[in-house]
Parts: sequence; structure tokens; C-alpha cells
Amino acid sequence: MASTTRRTSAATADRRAAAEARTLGVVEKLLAEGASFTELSVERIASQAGLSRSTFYLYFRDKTELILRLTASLKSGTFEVGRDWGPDGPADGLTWLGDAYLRIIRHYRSRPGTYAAIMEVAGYDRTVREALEAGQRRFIDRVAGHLAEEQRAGRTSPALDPERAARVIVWGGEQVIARHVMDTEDDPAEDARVAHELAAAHWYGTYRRLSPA
Amino acid sequence: MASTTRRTSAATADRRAAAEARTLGVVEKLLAEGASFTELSVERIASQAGLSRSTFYLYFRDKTELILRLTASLKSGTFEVGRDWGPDGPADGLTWLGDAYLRIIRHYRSRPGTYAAIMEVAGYDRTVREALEAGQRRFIDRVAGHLAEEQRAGRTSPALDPERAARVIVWGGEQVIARHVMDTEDDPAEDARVAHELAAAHWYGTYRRLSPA
DNA sequence: GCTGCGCTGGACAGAGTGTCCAACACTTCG
DNA sequence: CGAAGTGTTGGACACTCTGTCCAGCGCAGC
Repeated sequence: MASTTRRTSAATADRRAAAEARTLGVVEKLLAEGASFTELSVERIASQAGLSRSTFYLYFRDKTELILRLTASLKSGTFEVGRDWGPDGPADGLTWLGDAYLRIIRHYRSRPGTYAAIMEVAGYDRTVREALEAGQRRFIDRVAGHLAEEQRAGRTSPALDPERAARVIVWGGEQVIARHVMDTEDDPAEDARVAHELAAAHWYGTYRRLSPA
Repeated sequence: MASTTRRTSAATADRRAAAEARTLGVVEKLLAEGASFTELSVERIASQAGLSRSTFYLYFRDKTELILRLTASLKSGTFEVGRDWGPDGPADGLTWLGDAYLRIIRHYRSRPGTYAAIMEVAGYDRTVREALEAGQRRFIDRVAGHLAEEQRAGRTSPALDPERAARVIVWGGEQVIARHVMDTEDDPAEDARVAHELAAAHWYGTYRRLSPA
């Protein structure tokens, strides 16, 4: 027998997906204009996205869901940047690392305010904090793996603890990049200098740490 | 002629100062119990401190002033820890740096939740953010000075940029310490391991960076 | 043209902030 | 003692924002 419920048209689903994407875009736009996430009211976000406040709550559980979605999209993009561990390849390892950091900086720059908003909400919301930590966990595991490899090959100090050293690199490095992007205007040359200074600190301090014999 | 306004008695001023200190203490206690600053209502803070909500607003401009005061007291304590730049002294520099970081970790541990609350409010309040940055500025200047000195003495790479390298150390290091304290239970042995891993990363990566000739 | 889905506007309860003020209590001084 | 000023309080208030709910409107599909 035929279903009594009328099937939802594909067009409707598309329209809804478009509206959600538009909403997230509006949030990023407002954040880029300097607003803090707390200052953004649902009314303002919804109206700018061409939705009523009621519809907003139909599409999103609450304001926090916006940040969770932005966290996922920002993190996945960042993780991609460091996909291929380059120092094994032909290029000079330090240069490769600096270039990778520069790409991450440029990625953050393309979405100014978004990372700051994530940090802001993570400050008082457990779910966002956990999402952020899960994203960092992936990085830490990857870096720890690389460090263990470098140790096995005798290219860095055997005294180094891969897991803790990886936390130092990921937590610290992310903060440096985030602060740099928040504090300074877009300037590719300065971005490159900071990226390479950070890379050098990590390279000589950890990836190729030469303990005195 | 005698002043018409009756002078405020010293006892009153003392009582008020005591009440303010008590209030700040209550806030730190509640934060240590796991509450986020946002969750803390003025009503709850005031009543626990034995004040009415009205009196709270007589003593503090607003909720944010609590955080500003806590920021000042936490920062001044941290800055003291690194007062005497030790590596010039007799002790091994790396060991000294690790011990200094350990003291900072222990300092943060003695006030669990406070740093997290500061970061939380800094996320949406400009004045708190600026207070935090001013505190870090002092550290950065100090570290940059030490690095320039190391360079002049030929003990670290001349390619290193003192100001940017100092930002990497201070921003990154503070984040590593904060995250470590927030994520783990009190464990002095683990604190020491993290402190010395962080110190080693900074030491070999920046203070004594040995670029290949 | 009927029917039902998607969306809207508006009302609502709840929580919290910061302001204001009248009233009470306490201290100090004449 | 009593007057007068100071410190503190409770309560009312205006405001903002969140998240829920629902009656109803319009449009698309049959």
C-alpha cells in the first residue's frame, strides 16, 4: 500500500541545506567583522540569513550547534594541510615544515574570527571543548608517530618523550598561530616569517634535537 | 571650619577590603569546583561571600571586574617565578628552565579553574583580553631580551629573530601549561615530566639552537 | 481544488544583568 | 541621649537574550 505520508521533495532538502550553509556563512561573516559569538543574537543571525528565528531553531538545535559545525569544518581543513609528512621527501625538512605552518596560517586567515569564536565557546561549553580536543588529538597522535620514527632512525634525541613532546608542539603551535592571526593584520610576508620561526623552534627543539653527547 | 562630611572610619575600609577579598576567594573556590564563570551568577557569588547582591554592585563595577582582579593576581605571581634569569648562574641552564616551568605549573595548579575562567572571559570581553595580553607582553619582552643576549654571546643561532621567537615561547608555553593543568589531575611527577619536556623543546629549539654549520 | 508540509510571527516562561531607591542599622559626635 | 550621616539591604524594575510552543498562512503536489 502507498505510504500516507507525502515524501519530502528533494528540492526541499536542498533548500534546507542551502539555508543552513547560508546561516553558517553569515555567522562567519559577522565574526570576521569583529563581533564576538556572545554578542551575536539568534535574531540577528537568522534575519541576515533570511530565516525567521523559529526556523533557525528548526534547523539548529541551539546556538552552540553553529560552533560545533564550524569547528568541524575548520579542523578538517587544517588537518588536510599536514596530510603528507614531507620531511621524508626530497625537500629540506625544516623548509617543508615552515611551508606547512604557513599554509595553516593562511587557512586560519581565510576565516578570521572563526577560531576565536570556537575558543570563546569552548571556554564555557563542554561539548565544544570536547570537539576541539578530539580534533587536536588526531594531530598529536600523528606528530607523536613521526617523533617516534625520528627516534628509531636516530635523528633526534632518545631522551625525548614522543607523546608529551607532541602535545607541546600541537597545543603550543596552534596557540601561536591563533594568536598571530588574531593580533595582526593580513600580511603574507610576516605570516611567512612567523611560520618559519615556529618551524625552526619545533625542528631544532624536537624533530632534530641534538643533545650534547 | 570642620569638614561636614564625616570621615570614613578605617574599620569600615578594612571591612570592605576583607569583603572584597572574601568575594574573590569565593569565586576561585566555585571555579575550582568545576563551575564555568558564565554559570556563576552574581546572586550566588554574593550570598556565598555573605553579601547582598546590591552590596556586590557597590564593591564591584560588574562581574567582569572579578576576572580583571584575578588576572592581575595570577599574572603577578607567575611573573615572579621567572624573576631571576637563572641559566647565567651556576646551575645547568636546561635544568633551571625546567624547574622554573615546574614552579609555574605548580602555581597554576594551586588555583585550578582560575586561568580557565580568565581565558573564558577573554573570549568575549575586550578589557580582560587586553589585561591578559599586557601580562604576556612583559614576559615576551623579557624572553626576547634573553635571546638577544644569547645571540650576542654566540650561544644560539644568529638566524633567530628574538621578538618572534619569544612570542612562540610565551604564547605556546603558556598554552601548554594551561592545557596540561586543566586536563590532568594533580600529579607532581607528571608535572615535572611535562615541565622538563617543555623546557627541552625551548632550550634546544631556541635558547641554544645549533644550526648546522 | 484539496491537502499537507514548510515556514512564520508572535507569545511565553525563564534566567540573568545592572540600576535605583526607600528603609533599616550602626557609628560617631555634639 | 539623640541627631545625623554612613553603610548595607531587599526588592522592584527595565532590559536582553534564550529556547519552546502553537496557530495560521502559502505554496507545491496530487
